[in-house]
Amino acid sequence: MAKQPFVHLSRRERQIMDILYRRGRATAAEVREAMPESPGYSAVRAMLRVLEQKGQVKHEEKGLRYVFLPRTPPDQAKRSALAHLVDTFFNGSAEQAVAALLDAPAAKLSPEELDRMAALIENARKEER
Amino acid sequence: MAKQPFVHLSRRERQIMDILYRRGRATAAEVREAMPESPGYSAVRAMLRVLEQKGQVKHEEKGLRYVFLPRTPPDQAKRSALAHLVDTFFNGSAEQAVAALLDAPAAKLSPEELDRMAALIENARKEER
DNA sequence: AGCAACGTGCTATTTTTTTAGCATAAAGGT
DNA sequence: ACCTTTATGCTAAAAAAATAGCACGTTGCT
Repeated sequence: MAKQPFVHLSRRERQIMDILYRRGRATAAEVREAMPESPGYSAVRAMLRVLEQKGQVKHEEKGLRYVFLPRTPPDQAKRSALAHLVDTFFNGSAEQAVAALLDAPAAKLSPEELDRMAALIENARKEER
Repeated sequence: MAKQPFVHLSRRERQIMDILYRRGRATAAEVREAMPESPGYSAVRAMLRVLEQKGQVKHEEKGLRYVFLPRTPPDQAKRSALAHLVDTFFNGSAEQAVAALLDAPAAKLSPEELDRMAALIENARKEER
């Protein structure tokens, strides 16, 4: 798998990508609304154009309007973001990351979620052998 | 706790912060080396100066040299980064994030780590009631 | 048909980021 | 003492990012 030369997005570009990953897809107007300190409409469109040109984003034509979406599939993006975060903040340790995840105040984990997590680990343990 | 108005760092600034979080502390020269497509030395110093001015970074004088370190404590930074990532890529679900963490190819989790994780969850489950 | 509302494409301009360069000071070797 | 090395501080310039504005096209009233 050819690793792309790691694009370094600008501040605004990153904001846009985050929004697109969060929502899956969005029109320029929706992106604009979701942006912190929303810039003007054409500013957003200009940036979407650049992102598209950089290969980060693609658009589909829904009727006449454009709907934008990330070009790298969510699954891959997730992994990549997670890996980067674990590397940056948790010294590469997934365990520590899980620990932080568990006692995050905002996590509000339901018992069911905890059960499922336990099952996930059980599973990983089996794979191990 | 007053939530800071969320600073939006530029591309290079974020790279620097990532490095500082990864290493804990570093001199300008060390930061420079660690940066992708390392810029010139004075460029790095200039950015560190700006970051310091923005309150993101502080420095200590080790002998004559400066050692730079993030101003927001690692623990808080971790949580915040994690929360943002979970929100952006996992629809706010810590469970999904854990799942992704577990089957990341690069995770290479040892049985011991898995054990400890299971314990963590056990623990969280107890807290719940 | 004419007009308003809303979308796109593109360009020019402003602002921010990023960079290099020079002046100066301390430390250490010779 | 003097030179070299390695810092820092600051400023100015180059490059990139962010924004606004205009021209134009489609849709859907009225």
